[in-house]
Amino acid sequence: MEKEQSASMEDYLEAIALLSERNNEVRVTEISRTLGVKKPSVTSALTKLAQGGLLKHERYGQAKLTTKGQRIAQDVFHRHETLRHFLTEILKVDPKVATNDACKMEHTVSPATLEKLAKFVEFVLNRPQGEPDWLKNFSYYFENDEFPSECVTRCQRETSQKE
Amino acid sequence: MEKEQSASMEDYLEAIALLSERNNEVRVTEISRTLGVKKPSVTSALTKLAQGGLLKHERYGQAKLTTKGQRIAQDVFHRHETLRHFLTEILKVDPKVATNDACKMEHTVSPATLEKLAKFVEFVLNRPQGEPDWLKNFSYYFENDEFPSECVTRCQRETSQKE
DNA sequence: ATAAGTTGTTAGGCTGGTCTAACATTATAC
DNA sequence: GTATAATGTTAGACCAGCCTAACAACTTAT
Repeated sequence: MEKEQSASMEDYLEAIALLSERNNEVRVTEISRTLGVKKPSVTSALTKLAQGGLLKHERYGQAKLTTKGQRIAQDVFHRHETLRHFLTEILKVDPKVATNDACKMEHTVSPATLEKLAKFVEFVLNRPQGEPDWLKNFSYYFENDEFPSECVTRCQRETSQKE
Repeated sequence: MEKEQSASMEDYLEAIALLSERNNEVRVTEISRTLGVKKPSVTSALTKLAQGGLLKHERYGQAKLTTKGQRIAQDVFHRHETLRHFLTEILKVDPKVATNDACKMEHTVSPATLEKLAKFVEFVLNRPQGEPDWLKNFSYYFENDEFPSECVTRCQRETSQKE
């Protein structure tokens, strides 16, 4: 029974949640700056979200998420963070790029995939032995396009096909 | 100097490339079926893509990608496959879900992330020792929310915090 | 070779999300 | 307390991408 939100509306909700967390004052201008859209766009988005029961917005006044709105914003943010975390911690993608990508992918990733992703990060980083060696080897592999030497010498037969 | 394509246009290009590969005949009706849009939408998309120099399309006739169009379609498909591959082979996401997610994420993933992703799959699956054990452990972890017993017994101290 | 069916196009409408220009309201400064 | 600046809203345009309804062109069967 959950009204699906568009990518754009999800962005507004997320931004509002973020701003209200650290400013406690959510102003049109700030949302506008945050999302890189003009103020009239914000006003119309707020109106729409208010109609959907996701926030309260009094003319010339503040915007405040309802419980429902907050829940959705949380959810979006959770997707964002899961993706970002995976990208930075596992793939070692540049933080800025990762944040950027997360911002876009957060709107399209399915719940099933997201869950797997979250568990995967958890699995890799929180296991009893700590961050596994192979993850460090990945960075080497990425740079040099071959497995690090300890790894190669152990299984020379299979890898030495380039000589 | 590369004209950025919208997600929608990328989908058209990808579908056309796919169809022309196995049918050698690309008809409006088929594109329509493939993408789940009505025929007039296809016609207008074709017109637009033709104007952009990405395909040739004669009235009531065939659509054929230009070299440029083919290159873009290839690129989209490559993104799609990289994502799908990662989702199915590493995360063990259900194939249908994976394909679906890939279809949407392919339009938003950055080149940097995509490269990392591709290399990661390659790194994990093509290493000299073959598919690593930890990947099997991940499935177990996902199902049971704890590390498999061989793993736990080795480092009991850290994990037994739930008793 | 013409009628029937299939395929493709045109015309025009709708929606979501953006923008600019102009106006309204609130806040600040003096 | 009024002028000025900052902030927010309204009105209206635009664009992409989809749709339906109606029409046009091709294909096929007889």
